[in-house]
Amino acid sequence: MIRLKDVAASCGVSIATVSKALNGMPGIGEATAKRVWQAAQDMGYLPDAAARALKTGRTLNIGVLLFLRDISPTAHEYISRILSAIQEEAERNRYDITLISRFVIEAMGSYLNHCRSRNYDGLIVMSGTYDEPTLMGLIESEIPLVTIDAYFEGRSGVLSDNLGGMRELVGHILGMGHRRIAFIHGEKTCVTNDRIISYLDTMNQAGIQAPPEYLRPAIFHEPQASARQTEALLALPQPPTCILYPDDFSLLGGKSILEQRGLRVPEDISIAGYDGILMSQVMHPKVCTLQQDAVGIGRSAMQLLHCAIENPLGYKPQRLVLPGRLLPGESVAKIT
Amino acid sequence: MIRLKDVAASCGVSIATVSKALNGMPGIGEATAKRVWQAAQDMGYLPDAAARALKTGRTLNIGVLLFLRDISPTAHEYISRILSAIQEEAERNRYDITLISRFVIEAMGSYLNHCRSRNYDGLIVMSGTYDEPTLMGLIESEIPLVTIDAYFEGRSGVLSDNLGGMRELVGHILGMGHRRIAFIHGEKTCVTNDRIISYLDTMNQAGIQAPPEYLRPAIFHEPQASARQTEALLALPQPPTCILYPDDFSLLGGKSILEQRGLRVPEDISIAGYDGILMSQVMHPKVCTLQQDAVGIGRSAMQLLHCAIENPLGYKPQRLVLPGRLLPGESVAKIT
DNA sequence: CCTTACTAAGAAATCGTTTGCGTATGACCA
DNA sequence: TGGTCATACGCAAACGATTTCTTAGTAAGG
Repeated sequence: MIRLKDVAASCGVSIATVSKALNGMPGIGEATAKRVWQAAQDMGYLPDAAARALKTGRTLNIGVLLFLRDISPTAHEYISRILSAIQEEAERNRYDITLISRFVIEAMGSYLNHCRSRNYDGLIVMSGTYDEPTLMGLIESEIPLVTIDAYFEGRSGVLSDNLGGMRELVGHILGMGHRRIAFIHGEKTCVTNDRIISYLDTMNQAGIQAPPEYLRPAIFHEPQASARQTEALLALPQPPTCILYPDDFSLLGGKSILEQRGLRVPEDISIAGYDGILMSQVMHPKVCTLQQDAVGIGRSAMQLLHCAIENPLGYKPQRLVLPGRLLPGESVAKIT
Repeated sequence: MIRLKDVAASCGVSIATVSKALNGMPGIGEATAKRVWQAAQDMGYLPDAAARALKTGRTLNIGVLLFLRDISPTAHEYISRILSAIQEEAERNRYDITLISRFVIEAMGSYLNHCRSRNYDGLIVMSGTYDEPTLMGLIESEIPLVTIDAYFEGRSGVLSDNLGGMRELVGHILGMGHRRIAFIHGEKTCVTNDRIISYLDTMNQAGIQAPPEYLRPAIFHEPQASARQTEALLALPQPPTCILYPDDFSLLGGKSILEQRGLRVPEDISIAGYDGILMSQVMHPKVCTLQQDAVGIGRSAMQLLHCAIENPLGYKPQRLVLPGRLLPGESVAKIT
């Protein structure tokens, strides 16, 4: 491995000079700088990240903590897209991304310890639940940090606009003439809370009091739960004409039940999802859904984090709420 | 931040002693060791990863290179599951995982440079294509490395058994009485090659010469391409009774076409996918597919890599081929 | 009582960079 | 020609850990 000293020797200058030249610091003659650059290039010099991190205190590494109920958080397309966006934006600023998972708890005792030990320049946290004490330790730490789909006082957060999204989605369905709209929702997280509030609110605004049995708990990304609730809804004396699901994937569970019952979508019953994952627009009929701006969310999170790192003083935590986009699809019928 | 010297001062011993005690090296009295441990615990000492890496030459960090045509490789459930398995297994051995993406090319000139600079202890590489010269640079480097779904002489590789999987899948469909089985396949990669060979071979073994127009090129994870080929197949004078797709997701594109034509699956036409992603078993009808052992693949890859790292000498590259599992589903009808 | 052997602990070198500070070189002006 | 001042570069001290070598202290053995 070629080191600074090798380049220095080859150029007949000191290590310090090489370092300064390569880093574009002032006080190095133009001719020397050029010579050093050339030599470094020719010899294939690459700075040692560890040594640099040790000296400068910056690792150019940011930790991404995905904490979900599942084994595999990135199996959720929404999350996976956010992750990709984070990564792309990170690399634009020469950061690397290290995935942190729940398992580090055992090894290091806590995320915080792990992060401190690894000395990440910053952290992006996305979790379904925030009741883990070890997670809150992170949030309250001094490490630059941005949360996704969650907001904590004094920390930056990037959120999908669930209030607005749900309003748009329900509004569209109301506009199609539906009155009996049921909502099968996910676990009680802040995301779900917003959606429920917005669902009830939008219904109310249209002069409709949604009956309590139309609001049913299920689980994100778990089609079985949605399937069961779909059955329950169908068994009601007054079944809904349209069912909202926690997400596009869960919708599949419900749709499967409907098809088994011989109900056609959307002729006999309408359905709508949430997320706008690829699949939803490939299926037949195309799913009516609200596409979340995963790329925007990931990118913004990384940008905020970058600012926080670059400019530790004078950085003001922000709360960013990104709107989604309605994909009307074909799964909601017009009722006359 | 608490450093070794702080712990040392607090215990009234030297830095060296603390280091040895915490690392469990011989030559430290039991009483001293216990005292040091306690102090380190109390003070919240955490070793500095950079300093340790600099000194020991090991980073406890492994790079995972996902190189796909898409923007977001982890949007593929298969890949995302492999990634999770890698991560889990990595953390079991106290490794961290850094995602490397295509963008580092621009920044560092090549993966290899980036990896050398970051000093990863090892690398796991998964790519659709291996014709990138910069990728081959990695493969031919001296860094411990395991490839997934690809094999290179002298390097360890973990592969899904596409030959066996396709044989099982086609065999099952033949067993259901089908004779006219078409195969829409993905881009020409080694994966696709194996599947085509196995498809033709299994058909031949059953005494069937698949007509060339039954073998049609499409693209992995791109439903549109499969949709177009499905239309082409339906337009044939002798359309197939069963269509195989490159993967479960692409199958959606084909299925959508069939449904638009009013063809029922499996009553009017049978279809089968590949991968065995969650969705395939939630849909109605459940997709007949071959589930790849993503978890096994990821885990094995990491285990092999761990061996290669721990034991640089005396390590013999291996080629591991993991079988999948047939999920019969309901999308292939019995023909009598 | 002296030698030998062994254990526990410390001193110091080292990993590869960055960076503040000191110094030599030459230019420039009087 | 001597003095002043930029300018360009080198010296050496960090950063925080690991590890080899050395030394002090103690116990055993003759």
